Amino acid sequence: MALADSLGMATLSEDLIARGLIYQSTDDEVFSLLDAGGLTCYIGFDPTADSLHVGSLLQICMLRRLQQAGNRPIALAGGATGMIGDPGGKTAERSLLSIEEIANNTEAVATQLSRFLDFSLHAGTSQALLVNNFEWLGELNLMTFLRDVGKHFTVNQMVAKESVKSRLDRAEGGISFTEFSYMLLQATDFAELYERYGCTVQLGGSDQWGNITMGTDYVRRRCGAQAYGLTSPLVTKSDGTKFGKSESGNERVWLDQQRTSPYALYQFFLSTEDADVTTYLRYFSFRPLDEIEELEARTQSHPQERAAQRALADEMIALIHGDAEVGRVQRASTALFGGQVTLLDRDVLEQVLADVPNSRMEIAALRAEPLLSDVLVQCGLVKSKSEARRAIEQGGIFVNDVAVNNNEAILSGHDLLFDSFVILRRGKRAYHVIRCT
RNA sequence: GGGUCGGUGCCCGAGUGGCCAAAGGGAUCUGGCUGUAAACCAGACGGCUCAGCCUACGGGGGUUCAAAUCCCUCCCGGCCCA
Repeated sequence: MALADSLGMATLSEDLIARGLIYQSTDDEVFSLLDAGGLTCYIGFDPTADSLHVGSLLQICMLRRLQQAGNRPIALAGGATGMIGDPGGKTAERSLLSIEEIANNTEAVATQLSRFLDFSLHAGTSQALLVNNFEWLGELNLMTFLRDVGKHFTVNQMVAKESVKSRLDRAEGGISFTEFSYMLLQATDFAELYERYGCTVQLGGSDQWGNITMGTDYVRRRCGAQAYGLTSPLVTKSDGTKFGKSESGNERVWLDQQRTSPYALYQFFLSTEDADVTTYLRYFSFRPLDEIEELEARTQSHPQERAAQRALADEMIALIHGDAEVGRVQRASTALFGGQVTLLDRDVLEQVLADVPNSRMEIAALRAEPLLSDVLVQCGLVKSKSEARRAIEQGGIFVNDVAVNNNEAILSGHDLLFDSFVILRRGKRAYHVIRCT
């Protein structure tokens, strides 16, 4: 932006590049256009679930950054493409979701996106838009599609795309015609968005490169306009495992607090490895780069403080769940990891309870002295009694911070803290609080 | 449609009548060391009323004292031919 220039600040593109957010672009002139502001850019999100997960966070942040620099972001909900399934990045054909599920998911995802972008009139020309491609793809007639869209593409170029080639080369699985068609639908989206909103830039993860270039080509052919594609790197972890899975349970980490509690999300970011944390700060944080560099230096000199991890976790909770949640999850985390849980006062425990997995139990049930192993299964800390037995034998189960080493151990009124709580823990950080009433 | 190869625990993958809850690897879990890190070391890793029993090697049926292993049939996938 010209204003930024005159103030000696980094331009949008300089910032994006310095953060490592740019993987490739169809034409570098897009950078100066973005810096000047006023471009309309889009990213598509397929509603495969009723919530986005941290895997989409980078793209969401991209739109936010573009908007902050004076461009207009369009979040495209793939109400139609989600019905087909993107073949990219997958090894096997995916099962189709029902129409109702898609509609449901699309709505949920749309609501979620609205928290990250400014959809209000105050945003002026950069007011964010949310559109659903079902609007134009849903009713698209097959003959029209084959004549008007299909004619612009050769199967030769489609087959050459990495997303398709990898599936063709596989010994098993193959690719259905349905998924094969996906890229044409995505290209259609781009052209539609150009015609409707003058959208000239599509962004996405680097796995979207093939789809995006199909789109820019198609916009040129169908609309005679110059369109650009820009990809960001895929978020990876230094140990080679997939970003976005919780440590325990190997479950996805969601942005919806019903699916992943703010506490769990906070723990997810807080436990980022040193080797990854500075990369993530650059990717996800909206702090200025010099602050991030300070945190990097801090990680180098005093890694045990985990200043970078804390900053990252705080900011992400504020961004995703709001400022009010930050204090809560911080308190819960310090309480549980800060030392002896049994020394906490009652108020703190009450607060912790709200943010940590918990369940209720009749006080009478506790007085009946249930087997600890049964309670562990009930509250989901272990999957089966065998697992409970094993965990106990291995010294991995703690009641109010004290390791239990007897399979036959029972819970009783003596285990209550403040006459109301029993704190169960598996391993180092899987907590479950039982509240007795 | 024909031929052929294959379908084993969360994944990959050995096993080809008993010694098989099934080698090995990965993932995961727990303990240790640490910084709620990584790496590393150790153990665990189908279920249960746990020195035993039950359920499992694509589904169903059969042969046998005994089947993941042999036979029949069905389903699914790869490859080749049409």
